[in-house]
Amino acid sequence: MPKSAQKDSKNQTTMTDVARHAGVSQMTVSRVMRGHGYVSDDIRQRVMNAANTIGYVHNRLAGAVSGYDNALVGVILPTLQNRVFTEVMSGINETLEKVGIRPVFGVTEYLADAEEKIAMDLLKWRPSGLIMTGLEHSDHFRSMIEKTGVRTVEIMDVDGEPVSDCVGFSHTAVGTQMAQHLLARGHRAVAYVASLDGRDLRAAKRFDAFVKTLAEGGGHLVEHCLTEGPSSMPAGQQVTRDLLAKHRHLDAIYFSNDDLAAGGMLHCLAEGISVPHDLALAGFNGLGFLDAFPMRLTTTQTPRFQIGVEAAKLIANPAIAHSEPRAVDLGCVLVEGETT
Amino acid sequence: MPKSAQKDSKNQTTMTDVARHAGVSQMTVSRVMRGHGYVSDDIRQRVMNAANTIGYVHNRLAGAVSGYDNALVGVILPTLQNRVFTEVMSGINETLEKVGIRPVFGVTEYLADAEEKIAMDLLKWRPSGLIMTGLEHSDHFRSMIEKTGVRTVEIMDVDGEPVSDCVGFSHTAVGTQMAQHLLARGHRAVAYVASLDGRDLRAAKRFDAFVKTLAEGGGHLVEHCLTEGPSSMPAGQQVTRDLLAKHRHLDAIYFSNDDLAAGGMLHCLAEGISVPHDLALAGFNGLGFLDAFPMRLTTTQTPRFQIGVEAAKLIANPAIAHSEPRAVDLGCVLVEGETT
DNA sequence: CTGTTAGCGCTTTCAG
DNA sequence: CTGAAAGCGCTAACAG
Repeated sequence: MPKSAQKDSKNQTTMTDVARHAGVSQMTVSRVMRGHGYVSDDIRQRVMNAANTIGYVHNRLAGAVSGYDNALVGVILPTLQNRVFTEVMSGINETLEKVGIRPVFGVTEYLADAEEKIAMDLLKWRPSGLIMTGLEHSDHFRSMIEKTGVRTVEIMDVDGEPVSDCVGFSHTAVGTQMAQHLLARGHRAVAYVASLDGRDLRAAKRFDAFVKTLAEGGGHLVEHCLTEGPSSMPAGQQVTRDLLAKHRHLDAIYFSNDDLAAGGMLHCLAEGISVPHDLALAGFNGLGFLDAFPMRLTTTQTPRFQIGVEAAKLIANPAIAHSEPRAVDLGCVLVEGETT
Repeated sequence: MPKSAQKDSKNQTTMTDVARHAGVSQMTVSRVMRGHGYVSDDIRQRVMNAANTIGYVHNRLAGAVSGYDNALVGVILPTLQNRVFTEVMSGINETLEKVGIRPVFGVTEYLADAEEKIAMDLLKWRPSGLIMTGLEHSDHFRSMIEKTGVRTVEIMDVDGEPVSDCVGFSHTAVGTQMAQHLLARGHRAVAYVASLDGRDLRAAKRFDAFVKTLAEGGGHLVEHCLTEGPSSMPAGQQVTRDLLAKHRHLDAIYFSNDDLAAGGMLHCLAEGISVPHDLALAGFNGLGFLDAFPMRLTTTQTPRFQIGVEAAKLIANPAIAHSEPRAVDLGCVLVEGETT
């Protein structure tokens, strides 16, 4: 087989091939491909046709080798099984797409050490930025990040010390606010329910603030329980059943997210438990599916999509990218529903 | 500023820098970095230390330029707002991660022409494979794909002509099966509800087979309606309300997915409509959140995660990758719940 | 507006 | 087991 045969079962057509077909130089093809520099319309058209004819696709790797900006951004999320993060991802993706940047991504499944490994792996593709979740990172990781010099954006939280930029909201404020709300509605004996997200330090921040405020206001935490497996409606339903069986005097349950809370609500509906009279329920996130329920859940509306958008902007916009680090607090709103 | 300063705000440390620090040649560093070829443990350690010290991260772009396999796979999905696809994505991601391949991805939002554009864009990073949704692609697109020679895997469907490999199940079989089931349960007047996924040709295949089988069995389609916006519980609830108001004699509603069906179920629960006596409900996918509902929904269980796993395997495994194209039908199971 | 030259950082091939 | 040379496909810089 001649050595010119395709390597690696891949088409190896290059700009030089296109140039030959179009009767121009390789450099002209390069200019056409990336739409940069002056090329006459006539020649541009000829080059485009030649490329289409032989099936040439611009090779972005080659240019990126030279160290010029690579239109790839690393994105690390804890999971894809939670709408919260897929909405963030949508925000990131839509925003990056507009400027021709692609996300390359990794999922940690809430394992702390996975993040560092994934980040180092992502960096091998020289992304122009790295979007990761949360502000808590080991010193070693931080120093690696700084050595490589990638621009980073940490999302979902603003309570802490970001490596450089961060976009999110204060979980401490969320926990405080919800405790105040429950107290105002007269609820005192409250259980807190989290799931695997309990590994999530942001949920812990909400919890700490919540318990503190609750205690200060004369309430108390009846139980802090973690469900098996990831957050889900079935898990919320089960835990609600268990809590009610166990505690005679329970005023309210604060769930670490809406899926769990919705499961709790379904349990109450099915069992004829009067909400909020017999039991109050509160969630977190303000997910859209709640609108289908017969009762509006009290929850905290989080700006998920917007977090993705802002994070992507921070990385996509060179003007911002070379300025001082910034922390963007998008805030949250407590939505008073009918369940508290 | 000296010209050696970092270009583009990026660290420009190279293998040569590591080599100097470790007192070896650049080639040796290369061997250590990709764990290929013989290097003594002593030297390997020295190189690793040097790399860590100066913060060097292996640059995979550079090697990939030469046309050798690039550990990137393009993934194109219709949306991230549907659990079905995030579960597929999880399967893809987990499988690829094991062999050190990263997904680079794009979302079409169900726009047909977006797919081709995104695919061409993804190809610019010379992925070793392309995973896309559905079997319907324009001839132009097919020929471009063939010219570039990327290995493709089309997922979610097997009813049609794949470009090369495909992994999924038969939507025609699903529609037929559900019609048979409803007929067997005595339901005749059936409404069909789809959402934006109506743009999705797979839903259309289910619908066609469903209607055909229904008619053959003496049933009939009362109405075929499309909800506004993407599938969701609220949309399903609303459409159920509307359908019931409009049609006096409606035996059952077949929803194009579980979210819509769950919304319908919630409506019936809230309004005291007896299911399946007054109205039967059926969904599609068998999503986990259904377990939280007081009534088990009749639906078709689809192998979403597994589709992702198999698709990724087809691309990750070179042995498979260089063999003949294959169509993998993972099948589906109709789950008889309490709603029909 | 178009072409020429000189690398980018790495991997392959071929020597030792 | 380690090293030197050649070149991957492309782009910045500079000519014309």
